[in-house]
Amino acid sequence: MEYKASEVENKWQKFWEENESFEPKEDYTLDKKYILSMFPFPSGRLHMGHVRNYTIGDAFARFYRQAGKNVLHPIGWDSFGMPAENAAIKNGAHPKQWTYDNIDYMRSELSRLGLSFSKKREFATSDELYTKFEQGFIIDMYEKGLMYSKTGLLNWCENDQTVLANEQVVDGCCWRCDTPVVKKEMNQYYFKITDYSDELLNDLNKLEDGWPKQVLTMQENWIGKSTGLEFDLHFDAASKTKLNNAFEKFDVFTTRPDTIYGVSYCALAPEHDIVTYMLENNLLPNEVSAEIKKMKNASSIDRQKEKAGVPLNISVVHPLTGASIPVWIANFVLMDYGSGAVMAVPAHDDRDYDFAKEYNLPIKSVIKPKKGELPIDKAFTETGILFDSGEFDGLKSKESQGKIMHHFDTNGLGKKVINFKLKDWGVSRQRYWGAPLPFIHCEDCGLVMEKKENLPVALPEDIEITGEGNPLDHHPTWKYCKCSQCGKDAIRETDTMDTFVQSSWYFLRYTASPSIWKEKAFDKKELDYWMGVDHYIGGIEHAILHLLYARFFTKVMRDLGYINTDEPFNHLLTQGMVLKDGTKMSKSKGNTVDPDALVEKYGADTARLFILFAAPPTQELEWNDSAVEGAFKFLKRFADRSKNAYETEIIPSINHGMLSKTEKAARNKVYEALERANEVFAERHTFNTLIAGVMEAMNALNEQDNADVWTEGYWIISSIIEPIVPHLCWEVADKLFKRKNFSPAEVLQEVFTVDTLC
RNA sequence: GCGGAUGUGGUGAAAUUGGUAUACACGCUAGACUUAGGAUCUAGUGCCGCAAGGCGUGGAGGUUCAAGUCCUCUCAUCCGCACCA
Repeated sequence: MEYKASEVENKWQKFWEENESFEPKEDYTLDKKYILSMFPFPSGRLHMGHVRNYTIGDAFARFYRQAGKNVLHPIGWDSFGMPAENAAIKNGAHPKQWTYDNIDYMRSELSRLGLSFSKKREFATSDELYTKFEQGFIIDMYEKGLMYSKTGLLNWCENDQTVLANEQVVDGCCWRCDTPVVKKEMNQYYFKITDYSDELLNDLNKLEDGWPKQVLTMQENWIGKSTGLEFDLHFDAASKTKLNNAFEKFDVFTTRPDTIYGVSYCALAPEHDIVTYMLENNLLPNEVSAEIKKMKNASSIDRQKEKAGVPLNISVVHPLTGASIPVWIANFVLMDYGSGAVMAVPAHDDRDYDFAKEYNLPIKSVIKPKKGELPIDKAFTETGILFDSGEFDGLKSKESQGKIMHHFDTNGLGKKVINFKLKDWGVSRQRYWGAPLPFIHCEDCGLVMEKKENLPVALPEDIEITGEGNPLDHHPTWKYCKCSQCGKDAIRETDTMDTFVQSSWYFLRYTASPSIWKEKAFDKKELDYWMGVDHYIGGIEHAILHLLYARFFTKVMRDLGYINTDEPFNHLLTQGMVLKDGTKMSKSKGNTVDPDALVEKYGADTARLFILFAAPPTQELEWNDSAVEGAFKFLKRFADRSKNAYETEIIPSINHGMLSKTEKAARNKVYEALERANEVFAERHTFNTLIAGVMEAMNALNEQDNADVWTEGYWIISSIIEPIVPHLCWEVADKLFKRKNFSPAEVLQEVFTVDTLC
């Protein structure tokens, strides 16, 4: 058989399309598999990262289909977002037009790769039907107290003209455009993700078997739970007077209560209420005020460069010793963690030590190592034995912590508390191409929800996009509406939602059979059947953002009564990047390989084969043009040697004992490949070794000329690499076996017995 | 600084539980066929050495009959977090 890739691929793509071969069955008694690759943003064209992502997912989907499972393998478009607006600003294209044109083009690209998606379940998150249900959830969440608005200092990107969530600030810069993020005070809507801090952390345990450890660790660190002592520090009389008796005290948090006798100063964040009060009431010398203002205005990167602070010339009383402790302002104290104030123990904390050295503050050691001496020129930050610590002398750090916290508690001085680094998720964006928040501002009723029957609150299409300000706010009529409660004139909220909201529930929407799409977002029975996603495949860059938000949303949906699932993704496979010349492929570096050109030249099967053969999926993949060529040659050979097999609709039965040595060796390799394929799909996911096994089998078959052995070999091989090389395998298997071989073959142990006679 | 990962031929990589290190492929060398070959096929290809032989999984130790795999230390690279009190 001569190998004409485009002919074979067109033929079978047409066949699959006409036969709707990849639609899941709506029979919920069958064994299911839900295979999902992260859906793409419709940027215009596919890149190699997409090809890798969808090839991996497709391999799983096709494997499980052969294994008789009912497979849900959907695709859609994460289609809201700023690039659409940026294109509008740059080229004058309407964001909607730009987006849906891109989707049409990229859909055809995906189809040419032979990916076995359910076509009927495809949607874009910018579809009004999707927005409608999403806005419904927002209303539910608001009513359940899981959403609120507040004014605060927010991360603002000047370039994108919008706020960013904490997770979207990378190294002090915007995650999308790398512009340094500045702080801006504005009103913002938040999801109360912190209500789920503990559950999001604890449920990571449930994912231990299915998720990469690295991702679990990253999420754990991001949630950042720490347990410690919170207590008040009271001002002395003179300080209270100085503060016009406006403040009595402030509270601090420490995870090292065992070091409390070593406190020699304490420090407030420059943004702390007491500092603000002192500034506003001119209680500080001019040069000190100036210094504080400078600290507050410094970028987060500058602020980290070196420790700086100023004394406030006020003091608090040590809660245990009664000693007087000076209060400073320090640039390293974070306002948004704990209470924005810390007790400083320079002898046992690196930061406090550096600061004390800088400003000549006293350093008092109270913990000594179990063995050896205290270091002379740095802080001793490990645990040890307490000394100069009153009644707690001689105790080990660990046991003293409990006792000290208990002492604070019973004497009403403070209490044990748990702090999280995780912050609430700010979701308002001051942009056009996003899902509008379904909120209305009424002069009489305040903030009210749009009525559910009026959803969706859709975007206006006659819009002017200039890059200046929020286009919805500038629209002549859109924001004027009636209050949903009292009917009076009111104003719509013009902020749209973070696009991560849409990707937080799209995998739930896919479970809905298209027949119910218009009535509801999804159906509980269908969710129960399909969720969780058995294999979720995507880039490691989503380790925190998307994967944390999606977990949060799943728990919220559960608590709103929509579903019974705790965790959305049973198994997560994080694919490695596609590199060329040692660096990530990118347009700016000019080292991209265009998937279309690759498919044009060699066909989709070659592209798929190479991409799975070159490296295990979790590792980086270095592009190599001649190795692509090699993959193509293998397929040509595979097509050509199929002439050695004969047509049959049952697997040949072979008397193994009667075979020659090379014939036995060939069968041995074939069945080894079969065993390995089963293992690879079930556990190891190292498709490169599966392919190597198939190549070995081909090489071994080539060493002999028994037609039965060849036929058996093709029966098995064309079935096990069908998930990877689908078009050619369907062609070969159709010609030879009427595709009767597309179901798992039995592993015959006899072929593995070592033949001692020859 | 903290956390995680990775180090194997010229290259991408394999070795699943400690059991023949380098499977499979790329590249390279030689040959066959050919008007020609960037097609196809055959043979070879870890390093040193004419050979016998020796040496080889970042480095140094250790456990073991046996170590790429386990333990200790160390070096390098990559990734994530980064003043979280």
